[in-house]
Amino acid sequence: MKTARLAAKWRKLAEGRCAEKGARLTPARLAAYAEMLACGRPLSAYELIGLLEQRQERKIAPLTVYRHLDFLMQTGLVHRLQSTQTYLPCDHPDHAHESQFLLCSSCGNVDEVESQGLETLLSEIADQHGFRPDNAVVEVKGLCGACAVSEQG
Amino acid sequence: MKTARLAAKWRKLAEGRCAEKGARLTPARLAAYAEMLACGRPLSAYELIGLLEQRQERKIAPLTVYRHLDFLMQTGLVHRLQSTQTYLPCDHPDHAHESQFLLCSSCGNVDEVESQGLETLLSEIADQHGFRPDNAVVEVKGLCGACAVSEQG
DNA sequence: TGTGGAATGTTATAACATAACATATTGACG
DNA sequence: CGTCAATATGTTATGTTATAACATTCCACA
Repeated sequence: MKTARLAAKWRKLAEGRCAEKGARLTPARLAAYAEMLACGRPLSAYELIGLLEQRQERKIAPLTVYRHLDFLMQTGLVHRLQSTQTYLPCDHPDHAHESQFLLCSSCGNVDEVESQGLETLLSEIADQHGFRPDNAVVEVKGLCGACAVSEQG
Repeated sequence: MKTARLAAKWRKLAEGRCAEKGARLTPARLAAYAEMLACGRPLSAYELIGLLEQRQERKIAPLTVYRHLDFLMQTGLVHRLQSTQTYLPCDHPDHAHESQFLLCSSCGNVDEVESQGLETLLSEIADQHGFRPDNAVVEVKGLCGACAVSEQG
């Protein structure tokens, strides 16, 4: 199977995270992950299917890719952006964490940030409402630095 | 057209918000809004279509309802929950605001909260990354008070 | 009362996601 | 090594969410 090249560093990290959980990082899963890393921007599931089909020169059923995505999300290697229904490799796959995202509506770039302060505050807010939080979706839309500059001048 | 009953208070608020913007709160739009208020929980667009069809005893095209939803969101009367792809009447339609949501994964109830502190913190985080925020999606999943109690005992 | 912009209707289709069931691969263990 | 059970993948079909393109109707205002 032809796969996108995957820097050894990322591969190691991915293998590590899977090993921790006794999860099997199969060639097909790795291929999907590699394709996402190679792409460098969030992909819709169907865009990913297209890329994989091109790479591997064969048809791939949507379900196949959705299963790979589910796996990669469970192992923490990939995030789903809820507001755009796209998928993005995690930027810090070396540790488990909650993430927040800054989505540039001009260039499409996404910045993954981790703010402990934000998580704490979210917990406090939940607590004030008698709510027991499990996980939080935080996706801020706006303009990244570069785009803000070029728009405004 | 048969429509769900809409408490005068809500109707006034809705009309007020539309008047502000020179937006026309037509019967069809009002009917969609009333149905959502009557329902009391987030609805998918297609659930809303079903309810409206039942109420009005005729077919309604998806596009029609999506247009109503777009309108209601633009006027601030309705929010979209990104993580569940559902729509919910705003709980504080008397003023423009950003909202955060607490979604109970057990009973499906959603609490809309406004935290100025959170918005400030999000701005600060964005700023640290040279990002100019426009709006933020904040959706916390977990258990509401009632469900947390009944699960745990 | 005519006219232009906003709203709605109609038909079709695109985009996102999962169900149900068959087959193949893997890895543990005798 | 063989076989069994569990996991992963393949195949086909379908369900769900959302929009495109274009025609028609409604309504405020001149």
